[in-house]
Amino acid sequence: MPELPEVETVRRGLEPAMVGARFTKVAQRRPDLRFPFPERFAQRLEGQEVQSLSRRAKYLLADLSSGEVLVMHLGMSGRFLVTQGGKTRAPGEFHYEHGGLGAHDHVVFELSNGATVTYNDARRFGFMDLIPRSGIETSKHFAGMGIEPLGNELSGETIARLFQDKRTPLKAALLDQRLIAGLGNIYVCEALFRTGLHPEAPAGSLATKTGKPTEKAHRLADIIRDVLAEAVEAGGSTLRDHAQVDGSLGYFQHSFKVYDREGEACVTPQCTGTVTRLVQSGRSTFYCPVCQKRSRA
DNA sequence: AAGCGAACCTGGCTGC
DNA sequence: TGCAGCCAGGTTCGCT
Repeated sequence: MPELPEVETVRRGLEPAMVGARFTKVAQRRPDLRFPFPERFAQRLEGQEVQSLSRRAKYLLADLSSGEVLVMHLGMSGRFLVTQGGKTRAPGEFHYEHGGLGAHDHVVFELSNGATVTYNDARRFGFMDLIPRSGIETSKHFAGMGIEPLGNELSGETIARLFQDKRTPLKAALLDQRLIAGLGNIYVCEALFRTGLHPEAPAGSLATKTGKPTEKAHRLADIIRDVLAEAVEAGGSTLRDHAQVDGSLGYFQHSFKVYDREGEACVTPQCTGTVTRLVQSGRSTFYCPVCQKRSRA
């Protein structure tokens, strides 16, 4: 599920259930996800109050009264579900074969306000970690992380500086979390389409020889912000599962102009192009070869 | 050094 | 109906 808008949607859903509440019981149901859980994971959480829940790029960070931060990443298939009391969960969500817990419900947090937060992750590319608040910035997850695309740093100037002299394709540069952190396959495709930029154009083509941003660099910065903000507003995109913590669906997928639309007519008025799929560093790119010309950078 | 493919793991869909 | 093959929203590793 999760690029930045989906993670932000999850954060907003978890916030009322978790912030101000204490973990009364934590069930860790397997030793690892993508990585092993930290030592004594459940014990270090139990009794702690969640003081705030924030997001950095695609990471969720729960600040604990112990001074540690619970760091969570959803990988490809991670999702959270919030339930109150012993109520039945949303129909169609997760699979419940044994005692109300699904095969991929890996962590169950019970909170002092009566909420239960369940982490489910079929592919187990997600992970959780516990890090002292003071060491967050230098931790392995956040050291070297790129700028926050919804923050103030994203601008044509910043893009020009980050991409200058890079011959790697624009698509790859935008997916590189060390440059801009939070974009994923969907929103990169959508932003490149809206800007009219070819995904294989060299990233460095957004900067002039003197390192100044091109017109398209400015537009790309604005459009990245717009696309992400619109997607957050829509509750994210739901492709093969639910996006929100109450089981309801995000709906930004209805606003996709190119993603997963191979073979469809380009939505640009008067454009005769067909949405085309190509593979870049092992991942699908969708674009309109008519609207997105290399020469337009 | 950058850039690419493979790997991690499971499930869902397509096509034979 | 069954099964093989391909694909998936992310990240990391290791080989050119």
